[in-house]
Amino acid sequence: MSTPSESERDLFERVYTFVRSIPPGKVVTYGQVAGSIPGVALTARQVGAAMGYVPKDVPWQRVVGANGFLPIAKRSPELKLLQRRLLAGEGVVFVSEESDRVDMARSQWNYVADETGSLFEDEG
DNA sequence: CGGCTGACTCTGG
DNA sequence: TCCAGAGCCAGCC
Repeated sequence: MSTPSESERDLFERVYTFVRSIPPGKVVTYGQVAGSIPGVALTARQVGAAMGYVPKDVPWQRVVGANGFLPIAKRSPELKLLQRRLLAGEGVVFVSEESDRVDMARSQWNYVADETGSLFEDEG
């Protein structure tokens, strides 16, 4: 497994497009991404698969697990550390120095999408 | 068609 | 709070 299959690429691109729209300092969950691709029914697992082949210009660190934990931690402690560092660098707050959970109440991206798939931040 | 595999999520102990 | 188990579903042998 080193490259996404032909059938996956289209779907993955949609996921990447959405992820690129997440503002710095904010995060979304896999399930949130899955439910935010217009016209396509995705599962959180598929989003995870897409993240496995994420291009360099996609802020993958802004996608976290439900509850703010970092699913990559189970597979790669190194990547977990990198993700934590990247997020901290853009101001994302963690529950504690010892914890690897993002403070979702403070950093989760709240948004609304229109029919065209365009996203708008919903800060109140 | 059957079995395996997840950068997931939820529930229960 | 942490850990296991089960459900999930598309994609790939």
